Amino acid sequence: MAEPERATHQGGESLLFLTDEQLRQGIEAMFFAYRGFTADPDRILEEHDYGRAHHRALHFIHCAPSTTVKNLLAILGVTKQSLNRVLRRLIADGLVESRVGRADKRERHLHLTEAGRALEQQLSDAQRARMRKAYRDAGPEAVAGFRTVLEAMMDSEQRRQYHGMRNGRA
Amino acid sequence: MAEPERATHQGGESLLFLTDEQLRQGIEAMFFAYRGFTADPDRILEEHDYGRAHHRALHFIHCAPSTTVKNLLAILGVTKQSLNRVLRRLIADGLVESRVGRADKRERHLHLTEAGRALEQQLSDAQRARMRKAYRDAGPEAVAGFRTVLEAMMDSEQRRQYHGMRNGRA
DNA sequence: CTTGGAATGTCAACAAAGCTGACTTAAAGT
DNA sequence: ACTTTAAGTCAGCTTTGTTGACATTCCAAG
Repeated sequence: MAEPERATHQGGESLLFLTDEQLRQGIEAMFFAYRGFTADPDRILEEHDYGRAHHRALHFIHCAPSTTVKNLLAILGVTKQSLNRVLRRLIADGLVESRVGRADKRERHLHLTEAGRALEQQLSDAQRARMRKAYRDAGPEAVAGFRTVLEAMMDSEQRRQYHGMRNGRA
Repeated sequence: MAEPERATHQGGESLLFLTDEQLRQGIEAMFFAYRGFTADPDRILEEHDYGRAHHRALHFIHCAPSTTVKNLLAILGVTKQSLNRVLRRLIADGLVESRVGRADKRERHLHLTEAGRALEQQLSDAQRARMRKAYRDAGPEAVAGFRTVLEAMMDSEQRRQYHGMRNGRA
């Protein structure tokens, strides 16, 4: 039912024939899937008058507690001024706490408050629910392939951040 | 090397154990991959002082030539005021042509000009190059899985558009 | 110790691209 | 004749990106 590409010798990974049309399908699939991927959290965010930028900040502060602003900037790939606006609002609303660094007082270490953790949970529950459903519908082998292709699609710096996130210190 | 999830009985597709952490990894992979996915065209667009909105318009006009404005609105999921701003500029710059419908003169049918086709090619070449590399690195089975999961991640309306795009008339 | 530069973060102003609402024009449908 | 539909326009707002200017802090060279 899928039949998304053809190999000259099936399984041969270097002799893979990929027509422009097949690649275009992949591009559109990515476009539509990403829309689905963000749809559920977007609905929740709208109720609170937040945007995707706030979601991303909450997500990564949750995953790397006590991270600095500089660090977050590197992960999100935006300017610090842009991030600051989002952060200021989250702090004003009592979702994020900014603590002056002990070792280096220039740094601000970011933490979620109880309310912040609650919203982050709510958002990521919604997103995980869709992810879980997609994974279940697709099956384990498909998931493995999905992850492999996604990783190959990142560029090396992003891949570094992606792995750094999961293992070592932020 | 991947080991992205675990099944209680391997291969069993309804009894799939998915921890929050595993799903979070999927979410982040999607985030970083989408960034990679748009990075190359973004660079080209910047030179021409266009944004992603212009890219999307060019892409879908290319794929569904002679599509109407209404149709494009449905695909892109934005308001006509927003699309119109983008379209007006593309027409003024001579990349897109708007022809009054023959059967229904209220409709405007959109076509790429020679220059429009050229830029669309340039953009999609860049995006396809990354896609092709990711597909090659990952191998055919991974690609099949990738496509399966992406499709499962769309919601039904998007999936309908996605398939409608490829087969029937727009 | 002082001082000058680098690092970190904040504030102000601006641009792109989304949104809503109100309106016009032209063509179709009934 | 009246209503509906397709497209376009104008005005104004929001989110989220940008650059420029600035304050604070740290550190290392003199």
